[in-house]
Amino acid sequence: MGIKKKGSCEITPISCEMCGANSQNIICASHPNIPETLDRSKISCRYKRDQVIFYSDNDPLGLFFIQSGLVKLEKTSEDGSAHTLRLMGPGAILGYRSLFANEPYHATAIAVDQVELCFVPKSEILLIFQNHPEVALRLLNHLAKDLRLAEERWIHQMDKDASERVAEALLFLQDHFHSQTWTRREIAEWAGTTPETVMRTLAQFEKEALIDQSGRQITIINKSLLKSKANL
Amino acid sequence: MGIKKKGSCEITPISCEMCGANSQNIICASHPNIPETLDRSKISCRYKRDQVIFYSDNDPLGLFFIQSGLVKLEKTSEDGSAHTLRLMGPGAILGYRSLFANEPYHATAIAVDQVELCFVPKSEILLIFQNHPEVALRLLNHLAKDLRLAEERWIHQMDKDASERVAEALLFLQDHFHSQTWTRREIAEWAGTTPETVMRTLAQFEKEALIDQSGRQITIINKSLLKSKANL
DNA sequence: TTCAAAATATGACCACCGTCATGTTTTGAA
DNA sequence: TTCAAAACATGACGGTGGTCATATTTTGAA
Repeated sequence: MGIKKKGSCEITPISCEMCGANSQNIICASHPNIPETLDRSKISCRYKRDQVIFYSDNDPLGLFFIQSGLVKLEKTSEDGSAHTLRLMGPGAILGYRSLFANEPYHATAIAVDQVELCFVPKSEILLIFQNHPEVALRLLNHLAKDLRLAEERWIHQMDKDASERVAEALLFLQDHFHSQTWTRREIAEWAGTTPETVMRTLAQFEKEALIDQSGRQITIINKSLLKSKANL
Repeated sequence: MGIKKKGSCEITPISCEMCGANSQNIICASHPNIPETLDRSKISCRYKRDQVIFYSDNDPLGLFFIQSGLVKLEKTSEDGSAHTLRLMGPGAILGYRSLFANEPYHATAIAVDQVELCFVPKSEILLIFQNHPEVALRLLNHLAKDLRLAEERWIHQMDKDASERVAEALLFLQDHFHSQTWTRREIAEWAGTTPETVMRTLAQFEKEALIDQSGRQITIINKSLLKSKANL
């Protein structure tokens, strides 16, 4: 509708019906009426790699439903170092923590590759809550799992040494987002270290025949041994 | 009723009405009917310092409502180092993340000092959800804030150096739980470092006239300067 | 009151890894 | 195709802070 998202390119939305199973999210999946409702209020946007979807400190105006592509939620600390808090793919809901906390975004959402998503204004979301109370329970469940994931990664990044974290990052990124090729910097920001340390660790892993590097492409050769390197 | 909590001492519950404003939680505060309902199903327990309220990996059977005392949620990693994820005082709800995620506890809840709480079985909580849908929204709001807090502390512990984290810990523990005196180990587990580093940092802070130490008692002398040490 | 266990305190050591510098390769836009 | 910018790669250096050892003080239960 009238809402202009900075840096994005508004595109003609496809109907929720056509959105397909792989981008089906927990809100739309809650009740067949919901996609119909959203069709009337949503706008669709396309983002290119590295474009910002929303900025830290801004106020949430609604929810984003990722249709295709990957989005990273990035938090930059005072000294300038960036950390990837969460990664979200098709079917994920973006911006819901801030919306339900009634807080400004505390991190910046950035497109990792080409992203297509639709945006639904807050008012419409609240309507859904009124008509479908079970949606709140589903979101509660989802948010509770996100909190566990955050606390687990937190502890891992505190206690594991850099090579263990890089091994863990490789396995995670491979398992969940295998279609993507990641830069050393992106791996570092996920693993909580520096690009230099990632490179040195990758070189070491290659020497030990755990992985194979050809350019930016990393292939895991010995998954079980890499797991043991990660202490998993 | 018949539920026996290991290590706890079941006591005769006081009525929710008498529980008082300082232990009023977001569920009880949602609707006047709720405390009445809980009165019929809750059991009350008392724990002494260092007693475990629930163990990591166990399944949640209900919710704990803290009436008095402090509880820490502690996660121990493979190598044995312990981290305090969250601290909860009177009015806080304990064990709700796991309950709503439908997961086992991923951390252990330990009484920091003498704790009195009441336990309400899951079935009763679900009944409340049915009768009062707005409770789910309140919990959603609370959980969303918890996730921000976790992610913020995560980033701080990654990026700040040890003395900054100790300064931040002192200020936080003072602000939120001033009645408690903390051991060096407890401060370390909150700040994400070791008791030795906490001691060295405290000695340094005392030399700089930021704090005063007499035994286990720490008094903040120069709060604003301590804040700048914490980079806040 | 006694006394062992826990907490506090401090010094010495050194490994990990972040930082900086330098050079090479790759990428992607003009 | 060209070329500058970004990413990759590797070496050298040094500081932070974890670990261990040891001694002292405090705590709390018998």
